Amino acid sequence: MLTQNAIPTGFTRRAANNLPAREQISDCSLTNSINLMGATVPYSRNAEIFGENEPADYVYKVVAGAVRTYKVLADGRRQIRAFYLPGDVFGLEANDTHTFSAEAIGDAKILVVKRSALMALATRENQVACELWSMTGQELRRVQDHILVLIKNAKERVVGFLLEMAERVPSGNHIDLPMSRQDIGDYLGLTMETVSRTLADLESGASIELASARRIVLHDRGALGRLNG
Amino acid sequence: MLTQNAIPTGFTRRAANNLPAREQISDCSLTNSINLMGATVPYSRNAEIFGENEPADYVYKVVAGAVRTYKVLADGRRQIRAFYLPGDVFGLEANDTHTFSAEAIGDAKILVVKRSALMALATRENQVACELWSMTGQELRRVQDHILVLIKNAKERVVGFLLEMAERVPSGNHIDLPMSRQDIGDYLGLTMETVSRTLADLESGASIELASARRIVLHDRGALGRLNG
DNA sequence: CGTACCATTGACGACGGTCAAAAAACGTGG
DNA sequence: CCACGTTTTTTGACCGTCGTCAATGGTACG
Repeated sequence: MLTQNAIPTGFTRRAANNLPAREQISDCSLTNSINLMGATVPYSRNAEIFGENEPADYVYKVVAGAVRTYKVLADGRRQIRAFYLPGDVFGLEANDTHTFSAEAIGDAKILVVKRSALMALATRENQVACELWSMTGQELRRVQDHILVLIKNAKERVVGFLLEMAERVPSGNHIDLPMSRQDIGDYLGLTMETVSRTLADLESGASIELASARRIVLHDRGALGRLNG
Repeated sequence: MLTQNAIPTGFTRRAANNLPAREQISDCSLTNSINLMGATVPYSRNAEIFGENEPADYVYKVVAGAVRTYKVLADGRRQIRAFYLPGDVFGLEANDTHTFSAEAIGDAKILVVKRSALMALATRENQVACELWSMTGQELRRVQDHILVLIKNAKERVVGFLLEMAERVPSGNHIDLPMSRQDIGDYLGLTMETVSRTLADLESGASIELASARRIVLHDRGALGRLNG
């Protein structure tokens, strides 16, 4: 859980200097701006990217690998908020402080952008301000959908998770999960034992096949969809 | 669940005409703008304010009464997303469509503002755009806190709810709940029987007192805080 | 005063958590 | 490439919490 990768010395200045002048920006979309303004930083497995209550000085975009954001309750229970995959932006806060922590799940490459640079751009470009808002709105929807998951039973939760992952990483009929059973459990509000048992149950029902622990083949999406409540 | 109050004829035009010229706005805060630009509409008990998937043409602010926003799952289960009390703004979407439905819990008065007017104002006033974003950010935090509640046990959920309500309506040591046990259950992901039993349990532990079904006196906030996990 | 609606209480069972152990997968170094 | 230790996953047995179904009690409102 400790920070294994610090932001490289001089990164801050470099990122600020990379801020393009207005006329350099051909497409003013937020995604493009982030790509232009950022520096790619490698994080190793389980490295902390930022912690809860830290100032939200940077915005992040997954280049390679996967990231989990989470909160830890007083008694040690961990609630995973979201998994971010390549192309996803995370750590963007409407206020100045992070409301959760973020870690690399496996080794990962993360594009890091100074938030102040984005904000400055948003002040000049209405389009960017609008996209920042929209992005927070997207995040809001994701979290709201997540709430829906948490009122379902174990089977529905696991199926919902599988379908969500299948949609986010369209790689034919199988999913390669970057995260452990424990991670999935903490995301779904279940124990890892229940996740494991539910997957075994789905396999015995011929809906899926556990090719390996981390590779799941979806055999019957229709049946899965029906199980999804 | 049917709409018992339609938005009065001519409301749309009136709201648009109320849009003040830039120099008329003394304090450009969003709250102020909403108050100036809106029209107050009465809704009766259980009246639908807007429905899921409807276009989000208006933004709402509770003047009197209380509002619940919710989703209904395919099998009829209802998930209440939030309760809104006087002063709270709801129905603000970053995108164009409502992601849930909203109903008045009891008779209520709601300030209704055209979203397009707000958006136009935001385009001219950076401050307003920033506040719109910040408001969605607030909502995001509320929903994230709600997720934390849903991984706790029944007692912790009910206690959390009581403390949240006590904080939002600071009226000494008691809470007057506008909503039914069923509403609370659907908000906490519990049945109304479990809510009722948990409240009875807390009362027998002398932490609270059920003065009436809807009025709850908090006797020992320290003990409640400890129960909150 | 009667009729809904809402809240409470009880009995019982299922689902998922807990604890423990075995099995499988993974990485490392010989 | 194999042997070994570690981590992850699976499986089993048992139990507690909360949901379900049903009956009773309370409250508000016409």
